[in-house]
Amino acid sequence: MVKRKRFATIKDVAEASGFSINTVSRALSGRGYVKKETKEKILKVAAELGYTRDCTASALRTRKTHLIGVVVVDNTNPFYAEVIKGIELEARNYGYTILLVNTDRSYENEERAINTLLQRRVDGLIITAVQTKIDDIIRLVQQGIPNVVIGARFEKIQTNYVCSDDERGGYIAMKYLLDTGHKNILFLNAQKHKYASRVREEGVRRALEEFKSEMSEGQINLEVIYSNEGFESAYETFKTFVIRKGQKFNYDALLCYNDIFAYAAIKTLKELGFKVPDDVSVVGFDDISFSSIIEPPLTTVATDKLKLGSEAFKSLIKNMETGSVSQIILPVELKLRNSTLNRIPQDL
Amino acid sequence: MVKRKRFATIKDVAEASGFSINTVSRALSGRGYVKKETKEKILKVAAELGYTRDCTASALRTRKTHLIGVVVVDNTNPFYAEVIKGIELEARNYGYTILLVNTDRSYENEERAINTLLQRRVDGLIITAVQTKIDDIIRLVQQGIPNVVIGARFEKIQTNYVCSDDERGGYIAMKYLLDTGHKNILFLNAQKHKYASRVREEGVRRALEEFKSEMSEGQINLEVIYSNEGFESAYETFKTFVIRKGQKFNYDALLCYNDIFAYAAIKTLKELGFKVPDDVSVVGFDDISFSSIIEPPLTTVATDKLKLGSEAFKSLIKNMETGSVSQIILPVELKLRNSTLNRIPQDL
DNA sequence: ATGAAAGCGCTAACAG
DNA sequence: CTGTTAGCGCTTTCAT
Repeated sequence: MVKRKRFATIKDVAEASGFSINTVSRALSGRGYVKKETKEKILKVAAELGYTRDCTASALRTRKTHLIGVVVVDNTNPFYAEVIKGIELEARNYGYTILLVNTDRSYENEERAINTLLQRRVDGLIITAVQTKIDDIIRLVQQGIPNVVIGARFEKIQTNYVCSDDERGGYIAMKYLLDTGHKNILFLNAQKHKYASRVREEGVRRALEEFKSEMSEGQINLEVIYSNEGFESAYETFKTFVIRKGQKFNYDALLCYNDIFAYAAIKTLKELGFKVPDDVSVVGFDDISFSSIIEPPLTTVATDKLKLGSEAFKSLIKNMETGSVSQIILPVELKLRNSTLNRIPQDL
Repeated sequence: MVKRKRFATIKDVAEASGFSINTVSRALSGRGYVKKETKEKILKVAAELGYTRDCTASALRTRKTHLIGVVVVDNTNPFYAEVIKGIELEARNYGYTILLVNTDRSYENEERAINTLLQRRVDGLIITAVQTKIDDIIRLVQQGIPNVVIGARFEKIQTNYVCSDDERGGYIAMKYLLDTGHKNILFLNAQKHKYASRVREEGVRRALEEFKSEMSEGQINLEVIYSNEGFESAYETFKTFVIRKGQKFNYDALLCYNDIFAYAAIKTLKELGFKVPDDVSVVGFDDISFSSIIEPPLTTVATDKLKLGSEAFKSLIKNMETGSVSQIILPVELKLRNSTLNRIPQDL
């Protein structure tokens, strides 16, 4: 066993420089009065000894670790990956470091993760909840542990949250499809227990009602099916649905819960001989980075994922410092690309 | 400012249960002898008080934080994202938590990241180095801080590393192209200072030499161009190259440094009217998850990224425990999909 | 402007 | 099997 030579301590610096432990502490931390020359000398000695401050010790004393816990479903999911990046960057700017834990969509893992992070005395937590059971988050709030939830809001409890404007996202996506002449629309949504799923559907239905009320004649159809998350699930669900429909699959547009769902659907459609967008227009949600690269480039409701992360961090800091609770809803924007088609006859 | 009520300490548990601090410590940590009933009682009281062990305190005492630092270029890159996932999962199994820091390819950030993590007294570090300057890693080794480098090995210094068999990867990709009748091959590589870039090219050239020596007649062409990393850079570099070549762009195969480069190249090719794989076969490297989804599905040299991560963690643990240094090279495998074509005339 | 001393919560010797 | 004591490295009064 290679023994790593212990780091020099503040005490070593004190002895080597001839000053007291306390003076050294002040010189190094920048808090309190130290004569300029003394400070310089101390810094010099510290550098020579390769002094590296011990955060565990100061954390014990000050009760601030400058650590924040980030709990996500899966850091590999491009959406979460970007959110994490946003959090990490902002945290780094503020002198915080992030502890990352994946839950793989398991509530038990989420609970365990939060527990571990509390034992590590993180100053706060940012969570993208699994969202079926939220007892763990409720407990967190009761304990007064600063936390921010990303992508969901709960009715039962008042929490800090940051999410994108899902209702509006659903609305603009649907409105666009209607405005471009689509009549028979299928919504491949995520399971209803997800907050974003419910809210996006609300937006979709609002657009439909609005359009219908302004419509003089004709008929619009909307059907909604629900899938578990992940590419594989969406692929299976959708493929099964299309095959079961057989000849009766006559939708001219497919609205998807997110881009991953859209990829899965496009793959299915191609396999079954449908052309996108000629036969079916496809709209996604999130605008993850591959959506502009795939073929055809995906029309999608874009959310600013980096900002979701950085805003979550800032909200957390504010909550830690002032105890204020904030609800932040970020705007969404429809990116028009080539997976959709204007079906209104143009008479040019 | 909401004050969060302090966590109960071991001392609180001691007082409430009537045992000494030490006995409580042993009961809770499981180390040392405690009578069964005492232990049960202590655990019960601890639970009632909502006791949550303070890792910062025990870390200070034991000099083990059970924290490991993970330094990556960009957690958003699907390759690193999977590696991180592998590390995190394995770490979690071993009772470790990961501190994640991005460097955005900046050496200064990398240095700063390592420093921050050392201050936080991580038990070890896993690094995917920026790889131009490695002074920071050399220093780490000199200081005897356990660390593992992923994806590169350095000549100057003996480190723990885990990487995929890049030489063989280059070799099998090139061999496959040659065996399927490609004559005019372009290699879109990353800059030479990257370890993987150099080694993959070595493999490519070895396959070429081997093929040439067995060839009776005819001519094979290989040209290599170099691009900075990232989709945008690769896209620019490649597009510029193709346009400059103009009519003389007559390659029948394109070998790419990684899948991202391949996506960029495919996008360019499509835009300029080339058909993949009819006009040009394209091979990638890494097999990131989208490569099976995009159109056409990408033929690529697959590496096990999760395993890269989990092996890195296990190597780190071993290094921490025994001081042993290990070099691990993981196998690669060519995934044949539809971005390549067999150009040998078949006489069936 | 600097120093002495106490203590954060826990663990590790050592006694009993 | 259990208790006493010291101390990890740092910050924070409170003196000087």
